[in-house]
Amino acid sequence: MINITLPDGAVRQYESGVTALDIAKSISEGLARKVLAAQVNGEVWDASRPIQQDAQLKLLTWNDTDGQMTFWHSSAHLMAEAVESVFPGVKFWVGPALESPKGFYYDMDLGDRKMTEEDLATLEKKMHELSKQGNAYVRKEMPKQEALNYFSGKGDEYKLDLLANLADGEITFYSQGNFTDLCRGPHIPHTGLIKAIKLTSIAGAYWKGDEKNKQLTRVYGVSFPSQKELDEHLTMLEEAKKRDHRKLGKELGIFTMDDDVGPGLPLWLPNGTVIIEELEKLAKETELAAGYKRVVTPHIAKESMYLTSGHLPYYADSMFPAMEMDGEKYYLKAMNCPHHHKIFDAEPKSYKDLPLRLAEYGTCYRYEQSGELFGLMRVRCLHMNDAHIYCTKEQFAQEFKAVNEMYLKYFKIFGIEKYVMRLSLHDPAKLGQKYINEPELWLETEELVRQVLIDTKVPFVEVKGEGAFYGPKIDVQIWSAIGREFTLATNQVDFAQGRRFKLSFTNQQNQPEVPLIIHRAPLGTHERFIGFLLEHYAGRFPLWLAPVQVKVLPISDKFLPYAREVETRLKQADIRAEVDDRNEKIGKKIRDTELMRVPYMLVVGEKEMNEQQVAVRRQGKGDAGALAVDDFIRAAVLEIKERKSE
RNA sequence: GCCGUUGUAGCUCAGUGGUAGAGCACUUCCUUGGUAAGGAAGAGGUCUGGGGUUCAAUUCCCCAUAACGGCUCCA
Repeated sequence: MINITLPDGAVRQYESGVTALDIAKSISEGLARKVLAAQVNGEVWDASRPIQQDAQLKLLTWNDTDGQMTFWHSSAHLMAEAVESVFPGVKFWVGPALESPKGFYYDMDLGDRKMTEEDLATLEKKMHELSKQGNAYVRKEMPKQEALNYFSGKGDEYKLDLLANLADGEITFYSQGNFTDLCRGPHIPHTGLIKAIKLTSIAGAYWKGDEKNKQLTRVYGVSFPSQKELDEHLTMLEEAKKRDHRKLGKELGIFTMDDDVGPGLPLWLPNGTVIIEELEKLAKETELAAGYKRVVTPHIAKESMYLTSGHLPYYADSMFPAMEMDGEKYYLKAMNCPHHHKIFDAEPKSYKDLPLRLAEYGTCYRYEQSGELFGLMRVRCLHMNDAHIYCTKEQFAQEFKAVNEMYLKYFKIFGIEKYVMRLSLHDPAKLGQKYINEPELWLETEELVRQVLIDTKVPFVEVKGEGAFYGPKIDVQIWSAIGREFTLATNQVDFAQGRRFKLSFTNQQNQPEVPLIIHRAPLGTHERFIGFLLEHYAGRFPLWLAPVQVKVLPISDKFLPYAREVETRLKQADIRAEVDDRNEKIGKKIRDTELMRVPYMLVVGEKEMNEQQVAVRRQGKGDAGALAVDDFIRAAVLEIKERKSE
């Protein structure tokens, strides 16, 4: 007999070799039907795998992330079985479960054949058939040699490649129905649990994620224990689509793209420009208070400067090609730093001038590959909340900390609660190619940054091979309301460019010394940040950011003069106000204004005119009662000034 | 850049081998209406661009281009 400890601390005795499924059955049949997998001593196992010794056991169902992941992984196998029956001879690579977006995929080599959208329906049908058979997922351990023989017999170079990295004794196979695959597992008990299936898309994916390799066919899907859950999932996806910044950006008149202007080059419409200007106002206030100085620089520069900076050759792939002028090559700037360095260098500097903080909302142009462009999130023309801090080694920690604090201040204003700072390091294997070849400086600076992060108690993770070409950086990862993750901003340490530009200041010992440089852009770029905000607020911007803050809605034309009078008073208080002077009924005016997400609607009719009042309506919240015009203005002005998020 | 899908009115989308349709938006008129769509009439399209097949192409084929879903790459 062995002792099984359940999560509530209860200890039960079973015969050795008992399975999690048996244990579930001994508790209740209903539970047994729901069990997908089991956590045995912290490790996720098949629910049907025999347990030989005393163990801590947690039964995993759909309510557990690991249960869902197991479910989707098994669904990938089920899909593979269906694919094999429709495309005999197909070779499979890997088929993992995905947490975000939910579901699974399987990468496969179809040879000369092509899979189309119509095939997905066929495959779904096949999967349902196989699911109804309720075939068990059967685990089998296999010696390496036997596995090698099996796959070389099949001529399956993909699985042989996987086997090459596995040691004898850790090789397992899983079978269900007519399908057998090399797989670590675990799997759910049987295919019958997979009741609702949706194959979502076909895409190309490079083998092992390397663009030099062959492109495999990847099929994405998602599955659930019941149709109801699938429907809910699909509804959620529909909701997410409504918050997509590309859709909202069009509906709210924020930005547009035009084929004649070019891909990745957004045109900012009047409404979007208001938001840009409010963000810049915030940045200017914040930066001036933090001792920054503002500068303005040209959008282009000569080749020689980018040779000095190292952008050429390290960053050449991301720059627009050169323009020839008077026998010189000029480049559009992809970053503002070189220009700022030249400003630092314009006059001799003493340690008394440091730290020097130069800020600019700089316009940069980057040649992003066509397939990478994505709404406002990835563009070719961007406006960066950029600044460079030139400081001594002694000042570095304090300056770096102050930058982190600025991030936190912004996060608070915008209500950004979920974020991670990612310390991005160099990859020693790519020194001299992707990274400036200064191995010791890399290590030294990386340690410096790590230490500051630890000291300032900011939560962070480390990633190799993500650094800038001139130094380590901290990428700030955030998640939009619809679950899209992206890098909002970076905060970089630069030990290379100071020397490359021969920047120096005179230290207290009257000796020249190279300053350390911090690159920082807490608000990232207007493009990405406003794209984020659109999704974050679902287009319902807080009052201070709203393109139109107040819309005055006269009940009928008779009250237009009074509406104009209210508008004038609002504008005198620097409130962005408009009158809806269309010949429409009040219900229509309210509907259209609601859809444009204007924060306040002021309905004015006979009663309001006589009382010098406005009937206030808050977007999304309905009628809020009448107020004297002055009282409304006072409250609105305060809400704007404090940049309240409601 | 690579794989796949798509491109029809300002927007969202039907549709057809015989040179096009709806709803919303727009214009004009009627209506002056109290918290999410009042009514009528009208105007609006080189069916993404180029080439091919055909008596005839928006429709079929090829190329280009852009967007979208991924891969790779990045703020």
